[in-house]
Parts: sequence; C-alpha cells; structure tokens
Amino acid sequence: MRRMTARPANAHQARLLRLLRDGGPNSRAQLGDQVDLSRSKLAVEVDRLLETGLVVADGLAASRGGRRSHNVRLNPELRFLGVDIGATSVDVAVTNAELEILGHINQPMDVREGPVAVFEQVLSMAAKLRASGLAEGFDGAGIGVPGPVRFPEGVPVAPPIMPGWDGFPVREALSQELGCPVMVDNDVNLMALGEQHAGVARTQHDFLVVKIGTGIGCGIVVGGEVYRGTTGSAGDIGHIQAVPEGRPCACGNRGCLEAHFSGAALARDATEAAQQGQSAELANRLAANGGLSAADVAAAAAAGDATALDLIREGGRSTGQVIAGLVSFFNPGLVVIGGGVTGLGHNLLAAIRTQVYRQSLPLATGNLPIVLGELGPTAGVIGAARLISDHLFSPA
Amino acid sequence: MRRMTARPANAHQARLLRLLRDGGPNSRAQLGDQVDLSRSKLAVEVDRLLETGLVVADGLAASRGGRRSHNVRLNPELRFLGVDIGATSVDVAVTNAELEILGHINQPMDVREGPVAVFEQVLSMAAKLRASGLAEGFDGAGIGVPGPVRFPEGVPVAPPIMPGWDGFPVREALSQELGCPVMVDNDVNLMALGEQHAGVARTQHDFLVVKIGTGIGCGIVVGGEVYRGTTGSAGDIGHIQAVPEGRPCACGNRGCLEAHFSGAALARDATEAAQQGQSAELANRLAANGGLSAADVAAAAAAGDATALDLIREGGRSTGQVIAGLVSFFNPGLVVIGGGVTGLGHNLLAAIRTQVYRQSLPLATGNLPIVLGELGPTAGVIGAARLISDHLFSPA
DNA sequence: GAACTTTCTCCTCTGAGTGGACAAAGAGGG
DNA sequence: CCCTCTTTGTCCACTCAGAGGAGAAAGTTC
Repeated sequence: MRRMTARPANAHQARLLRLLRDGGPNSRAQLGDQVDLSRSKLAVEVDRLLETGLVVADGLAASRGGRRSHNVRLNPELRFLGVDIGATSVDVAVTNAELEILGHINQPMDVREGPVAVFEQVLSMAAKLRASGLAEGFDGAGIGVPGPVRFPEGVPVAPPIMPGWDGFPVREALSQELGCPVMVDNDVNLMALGEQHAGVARTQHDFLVVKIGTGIGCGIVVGGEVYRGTTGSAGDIGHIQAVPEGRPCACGNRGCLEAHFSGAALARDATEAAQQGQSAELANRLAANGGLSAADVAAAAAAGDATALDLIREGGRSTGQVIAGLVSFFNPGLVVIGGGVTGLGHNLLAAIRTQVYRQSLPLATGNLPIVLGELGPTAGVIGAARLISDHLFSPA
Repeated sequence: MRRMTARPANAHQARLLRLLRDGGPNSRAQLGDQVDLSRSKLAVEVDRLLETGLVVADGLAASRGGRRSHNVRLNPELRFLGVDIGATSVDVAVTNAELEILGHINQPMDVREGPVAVFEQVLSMAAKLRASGLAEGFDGAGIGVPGPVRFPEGVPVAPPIMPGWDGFPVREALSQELGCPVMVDNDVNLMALGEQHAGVARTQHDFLVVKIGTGIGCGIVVGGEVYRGTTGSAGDIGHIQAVPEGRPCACGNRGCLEAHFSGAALARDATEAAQQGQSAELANRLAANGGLSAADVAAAAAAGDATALDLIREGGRSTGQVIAGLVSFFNPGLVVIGGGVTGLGHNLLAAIRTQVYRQSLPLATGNLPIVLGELGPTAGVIGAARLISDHLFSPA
C-alpha cells in the first residue's frame, strides 16, 4: 500500500481528524454537534478529507429516529509506530490512526550502547511487527528517549544517562530509515501524553506525571499541552535534593531524589539490606537470582517482609517530599505515578500521599488525586503515537 | 469626560490596540508591518477603532523618504487604576492606556483589618489621585491581593495571611464603586506581569518571579501567559520545606521557606541576634527604632556588619535551595527576584545564585540569568494596569 | 399510509480579506 | 524649478470562507 502523505489543509480539517481519532467512527451530524460549523461547511470539509484518503466512508449507522447517517472514519489502513526507549529496555508498538495498539513488543536493551546499536534493534523490532502483517509501512512514528530533547529538531541534548546520544539526529535518522514523518520527545512527556489520551488524565488540563524507573522524571502538562521548558529539560526532578547531606549522587551532589529512590537505588539498598542480614526474604531472593531488582522488593513486601516494606515507605517518603514541593508550586489537578516501580503499588502510593498531604497547603491538596498510571508499559508507546498524530493532524 | 466603554470587535482590533499600547503612536504603515493584514483591511480596522474613540489621530510623522504618514495612538484620555495590596502597605497608581504611570501613592496599611477597611483606604487614595487632576474617572482597574484568587470570579480563596477576605467579592465590589471593569489577581502574578511588560522579562516566554516580602510567593509565566494552577494557588512556595526539622511555621509544619526567610523572619532573626549581643550594629538600630526591619538588616550589612551579612547569606541559601528545585522542575529562561527584601541587593542575589548553580543541572542553569526585578515597587501597579488592559484589549 | 424526525445536499447570500490601480505627498537630483 | 522615485493612503473589483434556508432522502411511530 502507498503510504498517506496528505495533511489537513486547514484548522477545521485538523479538528475533524482529531475528533475522529479520539471518538472513532462518526456521522457528519455528530461531528457537526462538536465543531461549531454549519452543516454545509462541514460537509465540504469532510468531502475534502475523503478525497485525500485520510478519511473513508464507514457504512450506515443505526437510525436515531430518522434518516440513517453515513458514518465516516479515519482510514483503517493508516499505521503509526510508537517507540519508547528506556534505560534498560525498548518498547515498540504499531497502532492504527485511532491510536489503538495492534501489536506491541518489549525487549531488553542498554541505551549506553549508543544510538547506532539501539537504532538497529528498534528497526528490527519494527520490521518484525511489519512482517507479522500488522502494517505494510508507517505513516508516522513517535519516539521517546530517556533524557532531555531539543524538541523542534528532535535531538537529544546532554543526556546524562545516555552518553553518545548527545546531538544525535534521532528524528532525521529515523525518518530516513522509515520513510515517514517522525517526532521525538522525552519518555516522560510521552507517558504524560499517553495517560492524557487514554489513561487516568483524560479530563485534566494541568497535571503532573511522575515516572519512577531506572531514573526519576516528571511530565508537565499545562492547559492540555506538554510543557518542555526553555532548554527541554523541564521535569528533570531526579536531582532535586530530597535528603540534605544524603547519599552521594552521580551528578556530584548529595541527597538527590534519584540517589535515594529509583529502580537502581532501590535494588542497591535491597542488596545492602540482604547482605547485612536484615531480611531473610531478600537474602533468599538475592541468592536465587544473583541480584535484586525493584520487582524483588515488591514481591518481598507483598510476602510481608518488613525490611522491604520499610525500603518502599522510606522511598515513598523521599518522593513525597519532593512532590509536595512541586504541588505547592504547580498546583496541579492530578498527580500520576508511573514507571517501573509502580509494581510497588499501593504501599508506595500510600507513603507518597501521606507525605504530600502533610506538607502541602490544603488549598493545593484539597481536591488533589494522587493515583497510579492506568496504562502501565503501554503509556509510552501510546503517547508516542499520540505525539506524531498530533503533529500530522495539524494544519500543514 | 464620559468613560470609554467600547471594546475591540474582533481579534485584529485587539491586536492593534495591544501594538499601540506597547509601541506607542504608530502609522498605519508601521502597524501593517507587524500585523500581516493587507493595507486595505488594516485601514478598515483602524478606521473602526477611530470611530469607537479608543484610538485617535496623532498628527503627521516625519517622512521616511516619501509621503508622511498619519500617526494614530491610543486615546490619551484613557485611564487605568492599578492597585497592589500588600501585607503591610498599599500602592495605588494611575496610568494612561500605554501603561505609563501618571501618579503613584503608597500608604502603610494592614490587610488583616479586612476588606471593608482596606477598600475604604484604596478608594480614598484613588479619589486623591483623581482630585489631583490625573484622571476624571477610570476605564478599568486591576488589583492584586497577597493570597490565592479564584481568577475568573476575582475572589480571594482561603488566604492564610488575610483572614476575613475569604470569598469577599473583590471584583464585583470594586467594579461597583469605580463604575468600570475590574480584574483581580495574586500580587505576585501582577509583579510578573509588570516585569514582563516593562521590566527585565520583556523578551521571555517562560520565567519565574520570586517575590520576597512579608511572605514569599512565585509568579509563573508559561508561554507568555501567567499560569495560576487548578485552584489559583500556583506559585505558593512559601511553605515548601527549605530546612528539614527547621523552625516551626504558622502553617503547622517545620522548616518552611517562609519561616526561615522573609521580611518577617529576617526581622525576627535580626532582633534575636541583637538581643543576644551578636551584633553591636544591629543592637544600636534596635535601640534607636524600637524594632528591626529587613531594611535595618540591609543597612547593617552595607555598613559591614558580619552578623547581618550572615543572616542574608543564610536566607539566600535557603531561598536558593528551594529555587534550585523549581529550576530543575520548570526549566525557566529567567528567574527574577523581587519584593521588599530586594533592598538586600547583591549579597542576597549572590547567595541565591551560588546555591542554584550548585544544585541544579548544567542544562537547566547553563544560560539562566538570575536577576533582581527592574521596576521595584511599581512592578505591582504596572502589572495591575497590564492585567486590566489585556482584558479590555481582547475581543468582546 | 400519514405525520413527524433526522440526515444530507444544494443554492443563495453575506462579509472578510486580497491585491492592484491610483492619488497624495514628500525627497532628491539635474 | 521640474522630473523621477519612494512612501503612504484610498478606492474598487474580485475571491472565497462560511452561514442559513429550502427541500430531498430515508426512517420511525402510530
């Protein structure tokens, strides 16, 4: 199949495409209710979209008491590629234009191997999805990387945990390989977009998404739009001081949040505790696996291990301490906790909530939900698809 | 004079009014260069604005090598009232439509006396300005209060330092009294608007303004617009923890920034130091004035008093600690320090800078100016005038 | 089968906006 | 002083987006 290259010609068409993306097949009449255009003008724009092939007829809908309506929908052959590069694994997924996941692969990986090796892996994963018949090609791709990005150019800048990626033209390179438009963003921002599109943040305009994985980052959404900051490093909260004179951090300071609580820090602390004989449960797991991960701590806590629970509570306290400051400052309508450590579940959440509600003022916390993300590992790839579709479904 | 009641009829007219506000008198040709409209359309809109009386002809400009242009300008008889209510004083100013201050009064006051008493004072100050011939009436007024505001309604909510104001219909009441449109906002947000309009932040889109006065607050500007948060309490950073297990705060917690550094905290610490004989300089001033203020500390530091300097440095360190976190999170392009304690000047600034540059990552601080506000006590009233003019100069 | 609903199309009308022609007013050179 | 060039401002004809109404098409309900 030839890939679509058409783009909406004006703001109305862009608006219609997004409505069809978010609301599925729709009749002209239903679209008209949402879009504040006369029926005649609406018909003209829909017809033009049909001509471009971005939108296709989708049969007759059931009657609502009168003439049955002719539905239209986004072309079901459109395909987006969503890529979420983490510190230690990659997610690649194919979606249709309505951002439904048609196929999803996760593989372990190490970003520190550099862009060339990682790209090869991503492309072979994409090829695999294509070979399985899910897509003949891609109309657009979104990709998230675990570090700051100069967004307009789609280039990582000074990423601490991904040496070798600084200045690598991710957007340009991937666009060449795939032959389609590409947008690049920070992985946390994509997670925020994902939760906004299909998760817990669907109705929110101003919210935060705190992703606790190998590192810690925060996605910021202001007025429904992702806020990226002046140099693309907004939300980089891993190095905010959580514990004065605390543990030394790779950044050179002491007491950074990331040094006290993150997938890596938790594994380290659990290993120490096991080695010092503080927990038989953790020691057993250490012996069995030759190492400990956040998942081991979660399992131990679930099994009632007090040491594991303490580690989680202490981490939640540090995290809550930092989030409390952000809540006072930003006054969000929602805080979403996500990332690898969400396996720690409600123990973690409870510790964070306690700290935030204690430290922030009532006006800011009064009606503030603090919840776990709803989409788990798919948040990133859905956000990636959303990113590129927002780009493509905007006036040329 | 009859007050203007006209409003721009469309976005073009609003745009033109703002250009004239920010750029002063202008010819049609110059306006056309900035506005991306054909000369014919532009002429039509300018003519309509002339008809409303919002804009008036302003004679001929010098030739630029051809026919001389007919300048137009905002009606020079338009008057805005800017009111900045602080914790311990009020500023009231009159501006023209170009937001130039024509008259400015400052008087001591105590917000805790409640809205009725404060309103009376504000109205008598406004009457005084009017009586001096600066205005025959007001076309709009902006007013700032030292606490969170439900912005759309113009009503303070749960303001900690201003009991009695909770839910008081400031906008409605002032509008009735003055007979003109009124907008209400947090005093810190107005300071940010002021510095954006006429101060150090003129070219910035994303920046923070930290106001250190009786309390501490932060104005947040995102994409050129003030961000107010979900419940209007965004920027309320006074109760972020700066010192773990630090001084008890009125809010019930310990170690809040405001408990360690603010006009009130500084006066308290200086008094303690003086009483304990740590500083002869401060003790002298205490004896002379019967009390100490931030200004005394500034004077003592300027005179070389080591204790005063230490107090300032320590306060700057705490403030810098909190700002460092905000910088990591928000990645602003500029941080402005303002409010009463800016009298402490460069000693304070240096301490803040040191702490921020040490604690935040290079990508966020690399090109980040941290500067004192440029407008001093006029920032608030200019911001107030800007607030109402933004409101009036937007499509009806 | 009649009356009422809903959907969609077609046609006419309005008003925003463009762009070109032209007039007005000045600068500068020979 | 006159001619040419430049800039500014006005007028007018033309295009196109969009609104809104009439009416056809297709169903439902009684």
